[in-house]
Amino acid sequence: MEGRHEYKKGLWNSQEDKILMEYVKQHGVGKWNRIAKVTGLKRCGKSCRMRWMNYLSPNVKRGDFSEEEDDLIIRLHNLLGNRWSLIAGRVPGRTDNQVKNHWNTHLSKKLGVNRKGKTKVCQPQKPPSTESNEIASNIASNPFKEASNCGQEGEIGKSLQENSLSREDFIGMQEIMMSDDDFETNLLFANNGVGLCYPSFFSFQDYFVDLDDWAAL
DNA sequence: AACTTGGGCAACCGCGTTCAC
DNA sequence: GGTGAACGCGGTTGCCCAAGT
Repeated sequence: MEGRHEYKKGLWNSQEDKILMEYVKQHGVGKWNRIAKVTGLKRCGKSCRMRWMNYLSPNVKRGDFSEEEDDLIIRLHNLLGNRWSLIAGRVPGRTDNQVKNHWNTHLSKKLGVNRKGKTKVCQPQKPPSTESNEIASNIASNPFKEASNCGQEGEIGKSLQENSLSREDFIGMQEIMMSDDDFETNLLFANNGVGLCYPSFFSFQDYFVDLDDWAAL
């Protein structure tokens, strides 16, 4: 559909912004591909959506990131990796694009993180093994039953402590993951409700922490 | 003053998922 | 259930501008 049109690319000008804002004011967000037809704006739907979501929306906060925001992003990135939309969802007023750019240009340097590197919660790490694949398979088939058997007790608690994460952060993490449809691939809970298993995003490396022990940290 | 370089960020692209028919 | 359109996400690109030479 969009291939039939001559859509403009590159930076938006104030006139285009005005047209888009007027459209959203009248029709609300969504139906982005109708904008070109309705307004004559020579922008594809994806470009309109991106411009609104990342710049024009009144919910978008402009300006520098605060220390608190930096701290929150660093913690969330430790927990979630490059899942920018999930992270941005926990940083009021910031978009996934803003968070991603801020991480890549400021925070990764500040922390000495290789851009290509994948941040993981737990150290030390072990290479994937047949055993861990088996665990992964078991978790996938019955996460709540198998999670309590899957890891190295205390490692995640140690790691969270090293990352200056509090028990409240952990509870927050639980909330984040529970609200994410595929949470079970990232964070799993033992069936007794007091344990945690964390298979990393990139290879199954499994850790377990007893929350009662951790509470004493 | 002219040119080069590098950082920052807006925007694009490709792909996976969801939705409507 | 199949298909195409729309949407959403994360990686990448490329433009702009300030700092350095």
